[in-house]
Amino acid sequence: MLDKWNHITNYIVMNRDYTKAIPTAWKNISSVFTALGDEHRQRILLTFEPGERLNVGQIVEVSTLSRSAVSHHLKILRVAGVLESEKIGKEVYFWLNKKNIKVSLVAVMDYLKTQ
Amino acid sequence: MLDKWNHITNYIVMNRDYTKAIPTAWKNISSVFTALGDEHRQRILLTFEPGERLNVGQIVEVSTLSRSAVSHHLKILRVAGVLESEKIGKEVYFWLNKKNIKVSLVAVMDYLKTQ
DNA sequence: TGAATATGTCGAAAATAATGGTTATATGGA
DNA sequence: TCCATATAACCATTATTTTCGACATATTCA
Repeated sequence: MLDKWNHITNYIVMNRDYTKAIPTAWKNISSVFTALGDEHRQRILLTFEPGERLNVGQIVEVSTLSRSAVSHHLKILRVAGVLESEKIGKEVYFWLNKKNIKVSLVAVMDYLKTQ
Repeated sequence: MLDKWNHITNYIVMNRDYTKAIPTAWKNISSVFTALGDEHRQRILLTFEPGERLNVGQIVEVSTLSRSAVSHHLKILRVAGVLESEKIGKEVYFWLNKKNIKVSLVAVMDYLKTQ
């Protein structure tokens, strides 16, 4: 496994720790890609109109999934940093975490530029 | 399911068919995100040095997975349009499909801009 | 306080994905 | 042609994810 990465050890010395730095960075953003890779979760994301905040009930209403399934996907999206949420009274409102999604996309963009 | 999308019907008239157009576009790119969301596949992608082409044997060598598992993931990456491949002699060489990855990332970027 | 509502969590079943061994196919060379 | 090598395809097993219903928690209101 490591032979292929030997050249990278030099990069460590040269302050380019690809073996650790980049995989760690990727690990942070990989959950974003996992989150975006599921069709149900895409549907949920596309439900949001510009600037809109939706509570769980509203999302369930437009979904074909059960409430607990929606709740499950919302959690994945929230933990991945794709959505943010805030509880107001009895309801929990969700909205797109645009900044964080962008960070992940840009990270891969930048990686592609070095390729 | 459709109530929430009623406002969108207007967009169809207004030439912005979100109910179909965007989900279809997303479907095309969703496989890219699914592909990038798996750690083994990320490892495979990170193995490529700038401009490098690797055959299956080389990728298996640096992987902890079996040959057939690697082959499976390479197929997912190829079908998703993340990798391209070409058979030269007995070997099949793979390389990053930078252009196509970028298309998917830009599509989501553009969607975020409207949000 | 008690009822109603909104949401989250748990546990088990169902669906899906990943894995590795084996087999099949294709290529190149003796 | 025959053999070795590289890779893909197939298949069965295992692991993970998704799903739903039931229960738990939190909040509001009467």
